[in-house]
Amino acid sequence: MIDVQNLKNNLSETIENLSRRGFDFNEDYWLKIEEKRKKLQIETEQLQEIQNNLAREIGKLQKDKKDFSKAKEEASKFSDDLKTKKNKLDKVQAELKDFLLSIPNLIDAKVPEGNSELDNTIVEEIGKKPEFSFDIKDHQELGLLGNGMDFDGASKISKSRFVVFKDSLALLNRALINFMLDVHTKEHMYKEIYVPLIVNSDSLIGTGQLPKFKEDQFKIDDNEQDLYLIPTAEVPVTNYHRNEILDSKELPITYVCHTPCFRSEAGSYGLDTKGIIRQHQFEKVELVSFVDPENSDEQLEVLTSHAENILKKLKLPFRKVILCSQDIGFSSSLTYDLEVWLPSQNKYREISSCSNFKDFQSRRMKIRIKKDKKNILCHTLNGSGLAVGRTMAAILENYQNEDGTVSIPEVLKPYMNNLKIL
RNA sequence: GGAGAGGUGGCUGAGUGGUUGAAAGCGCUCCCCUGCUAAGGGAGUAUGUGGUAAUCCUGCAUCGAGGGUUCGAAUCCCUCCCUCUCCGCCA
Repeated sequence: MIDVQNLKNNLSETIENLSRRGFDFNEDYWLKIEEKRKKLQIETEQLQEIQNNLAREIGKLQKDKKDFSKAKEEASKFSDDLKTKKNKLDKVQAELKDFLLSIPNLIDAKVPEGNSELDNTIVEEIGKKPEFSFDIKDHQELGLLGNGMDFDGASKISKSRFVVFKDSLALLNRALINFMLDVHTKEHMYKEIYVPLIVNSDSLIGTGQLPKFKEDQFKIDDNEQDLYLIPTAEVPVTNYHRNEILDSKELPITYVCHTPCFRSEAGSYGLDTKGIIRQHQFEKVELVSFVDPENSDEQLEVLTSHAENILKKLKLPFRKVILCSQDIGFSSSLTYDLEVWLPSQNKYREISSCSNFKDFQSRRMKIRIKKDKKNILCHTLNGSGLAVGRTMAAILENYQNEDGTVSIPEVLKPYMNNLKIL
């Protein structure tokens, strides 16, 4: 949620900033409802004060065994009035909250102007793209060839956009997860954490998936339970500290968490229908940090470098981009995407998204820091380190051999029973 | 899933309708005293939000969550959530 105080004080700047990401801030509505809220709130609280005073008076009179019927009569008069006012206020406040919750984060000054991924700023390209002297295959062909991927089997037991991994690909999946967790815990000193994969709506509101992106979530359809499958570990891990006041001495808090992620991918049925690039379920290793607001800019660089490090160790060619104003996510203020080279597509494809949310999420979640005896909102960040399915696809394609086999990246061999080839 | 007990401030823990936002203790902060790794004395110490530019002042809200009764609810009633104990089931 954006800072309401700031919204009031710097209305035109805020509107301008939001318009850069294509968000049309309804100024008339805002001014009207805010004025309404203010008026109602003042009136309601004044009535409440009168009533509280009367109630206190009655208490005293009764204690002194004096007649309090007159005060009681007066208080009764207020009671109804107060109730209707309060109801009105509740409604307006709920409406206002809805409005505020659907406003995206303000974007950082570094975010480039643009309306699609074509306008993202390319920061750097790292690693050498492989050159092939033969006709290359895409990762799906390679997976099917080795009999390690089964899409038909997956759709039989579930539905489309799921996959079954077998043998060496099942092993590769597990190897990648362990490799990534090891690097982040041992070299980057993240605390490993394991969390529920089913979360309540408060958690999804906290990180920004709700109320606006309900159709992207898998909801548990069981006795109208208020539960959803997680779209990313970001949700449970960030919400782990919801409603808490963190000790500034503990910061930065950095977690690494492996989970499956579930996305309904509503409205993307034409996209990436081949292979494992876009599935309803995929594995991801996620990095999440909680930092002092002063350090979040720096922390984004650090966190992104940790994700990059995995790609470097795997010797996968990639590039780093800054998402432009209309490609950046709802809750983020600044996002670096890491895009891995996919030879079959002759394109770089997103494999990690590292974002600084500043105080947008922590305001929703009330995550604060005790600093100089005051409570301030902390800053939250996260990034994939990395998306495992896409990493697997990238390895298959970049490490493929002419005979359809796939070499195994050096760093993974210890995790692959020292196999050299898939 | 069934039966019972319970959810109060950073922690422990009082409080069953009326100045209780909440005793007391611990912890923490500041000050005083004390020539020493101790003890004592004093003061302060929840969060959110409104009026405000405001850390001053002041209003309102918050005792698991949401409703209800009442002039008035931490206290009474209803629903839900969570924790603990026992039983059932189970990886």
